[in-house]
Amino acid sequence: MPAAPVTPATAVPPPTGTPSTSTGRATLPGANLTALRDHNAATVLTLVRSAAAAGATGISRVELARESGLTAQAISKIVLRLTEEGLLTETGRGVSTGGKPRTLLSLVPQASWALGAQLGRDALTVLRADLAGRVASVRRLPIDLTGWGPSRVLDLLGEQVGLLLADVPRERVLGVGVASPGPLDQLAGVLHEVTGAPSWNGLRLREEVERRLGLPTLIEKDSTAGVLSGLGSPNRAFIHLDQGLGAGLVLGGSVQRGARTNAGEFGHQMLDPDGPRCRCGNTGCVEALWSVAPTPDAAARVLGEAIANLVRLLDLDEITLGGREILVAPELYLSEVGRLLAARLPDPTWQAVTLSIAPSGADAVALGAAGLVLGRLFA
Amino acid sequence: MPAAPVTPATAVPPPTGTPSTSTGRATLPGANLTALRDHNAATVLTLVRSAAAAGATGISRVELARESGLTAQAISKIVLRLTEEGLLTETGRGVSTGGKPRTLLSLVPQASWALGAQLGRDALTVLRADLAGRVASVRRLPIDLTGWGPSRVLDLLGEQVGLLLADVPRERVLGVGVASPGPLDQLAGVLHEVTGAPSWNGLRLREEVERRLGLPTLIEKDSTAGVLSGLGSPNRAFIHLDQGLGAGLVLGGSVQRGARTNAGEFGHQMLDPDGPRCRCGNTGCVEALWSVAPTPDAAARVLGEAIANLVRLLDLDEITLGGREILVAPELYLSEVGRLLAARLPDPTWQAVTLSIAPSGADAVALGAAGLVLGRLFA
DNA sequence: CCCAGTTAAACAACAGTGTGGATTAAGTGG
DNA sequence: CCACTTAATCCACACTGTTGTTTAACTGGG
Repeated sequence: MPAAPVTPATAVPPPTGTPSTSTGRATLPGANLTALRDHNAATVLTLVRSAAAAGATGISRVELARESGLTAQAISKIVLRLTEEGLLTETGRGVSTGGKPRTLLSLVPQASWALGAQLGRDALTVLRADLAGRVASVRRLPIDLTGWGPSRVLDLLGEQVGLLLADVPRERVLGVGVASPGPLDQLAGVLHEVTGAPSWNGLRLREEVERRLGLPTLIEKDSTAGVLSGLGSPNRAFIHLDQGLGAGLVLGGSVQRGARTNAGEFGHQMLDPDGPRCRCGNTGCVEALWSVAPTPDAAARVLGEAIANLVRLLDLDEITLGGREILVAPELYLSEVGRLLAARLPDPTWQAVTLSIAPSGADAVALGAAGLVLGRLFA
Repeated sequence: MPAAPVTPATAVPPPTGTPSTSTGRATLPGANLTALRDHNAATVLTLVRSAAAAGATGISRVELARESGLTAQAISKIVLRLTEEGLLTETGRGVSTGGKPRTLLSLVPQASWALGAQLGRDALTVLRADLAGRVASVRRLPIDLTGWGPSRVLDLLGEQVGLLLADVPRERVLGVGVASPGPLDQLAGVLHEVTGAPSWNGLRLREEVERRLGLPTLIEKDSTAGVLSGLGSPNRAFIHLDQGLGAGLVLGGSVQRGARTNAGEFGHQMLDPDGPRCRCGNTGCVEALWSVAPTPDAAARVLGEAIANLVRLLDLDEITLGGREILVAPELYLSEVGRLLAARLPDPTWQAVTLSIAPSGADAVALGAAGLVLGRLFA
């Protein structure tokens, strides 16, 4: 059984594949002591953040040791370092179980800030988030992404960032994440053909923003950014309902971007061979079915069917709905999609799915872009 | 916009999720010096293996240093260690570029062995693979998985393993991987309801095999095992055509198993609202459409359509077809699926996909199960 | 009130990792 | 033959988490 031909005749890169980190920069696989230290510091910070997200007032060194697998002594040293850096602080004491009570530790949310921006088709959203992933300040302006072109929009972005950072020391800003519609090369930081916006075509967005703002910059697809707008299950998806339908995927605890950082084309799965023609050229795509649905209920059912496919394929346990279109009728989508999921995934023990609307609402994508930057600390 | 209800009313575990390693055992996130050393050793071994897979006669320390990001000195030490352990050996010299020529290193394939087994519905396949992932010896016997029940089948497995290990020192055997159909809890090593085989229901397969063979044991879904049968792109899928349709997924360089280690239900994506009823209870599943297709061509086209959905959703660049049904008409499937992929994914620069039949043929799943075990070394 | 018992956290000495600078090995080319 | 170049190792070192011990802080019985 010989290994056989290639579909569209194009060579694939050699299999020496260097995996990419969640920050989007290609990283070498070897690790030295510095990498070890940073990894463990990030592990500790992540555990502290998770505890806070779960509603605790803090987490003790003992729990950190148990959950990280490190020794108490190592945790002591790491916590000391992080405290001196201003990232952690003692916020209370646990109850004694017969001995010295545990000291509870928490993040200092204002120790650093991350900026997030969404370049939407008709709005620019820019926000500043703290270490806990909460929005400290948001600014939203109407724009015409396809009409205005990069220079004008990025001028505006720079201006808004300036306002958001007015009272923040520069050294406390981790960087800026920029979410954009359409396909892009996340690793290189270059936009591909943003649908209907030729002036953005091939723009080296990452470099350009980095140059203008003087801040470390990362770019991301809007749907992918959305999935980073909050913590959640290691196997979850963010369904982004905007002009098109996209999905941001976290699988096995990592953001998935695919071979050409273009994963998440959720809207272009074929769902009906007799369906309408889609703008992508094929027929019966979810996106096409959804956009021509006669009623909102019907649209929600199409979406539910597609989400059920996704959940079964990837064994997800958490789905978040977000994007402009969801905000029009959130309850309707919740109930209709929920009904369909329950019907298609009948077994509650293996197939339970938490379904919700993104709590950050219209800020979800921009907040996720900021979350991408925060990931540098919590990786 | 409140976070809203749950679909089937069931609680999800707290978000302190400990990610699982590719070996299937839950691992704590913290890393100590031993973990660092093992990680770098695995990194080196992986680079050596990749070089061999790419056709080179070996790889030099200089290249290892460059590709791992470690210093030449660190590579020297690591290579020395691995050589003393018998895993690496010097196999030649590179060409001089004006100075001392590089020494080329290679794996010693016979340094260790991994066993792989596939519990098929009508056949038991057991094989021994070397470190390079090549099959050294295979045994295949007809069985009746659903009729015979665990005890008789596992007796047979033990017997075959004994034969395969006749000339192999026990300490050179890394372990055994067992691939099984149907849903299972890969982390706990327990089978769920294998379709139509009640006697296997809830069996603690991993423990049982480990007890019988006295070898470290890992279990895996058959489709997922298939994707580990060879090296390949960090974003690839193995499509398993057996009684049902499954997919093994490697995304972002890691095997993906999903929240309940049940990912890959590729056969149950709804592709046609007017399609036939599926044994899963829903209608229009790929699997149902495929199995009632009037001609082999039509079956291949259904499959192609489903694969096109998969590729777009996850941005894959490599698809391998395997399983019993593919071996019936491999060329037909290759050409028909290839045609459909080319039609649905027209842009060769972003959407190129390598499509092939699993070179290991009928051994693919068992070889992948062995590959799961090898993963312990190459993590 | 005291004090043994218990648990948390830090202190001190240590083993082992990769790093940096210098040295040796093994080629090329004039 | 020798200067030059590149590969690989030797040696001293900084820094990581670990182990064993000590101190801090609280509980509870007499």
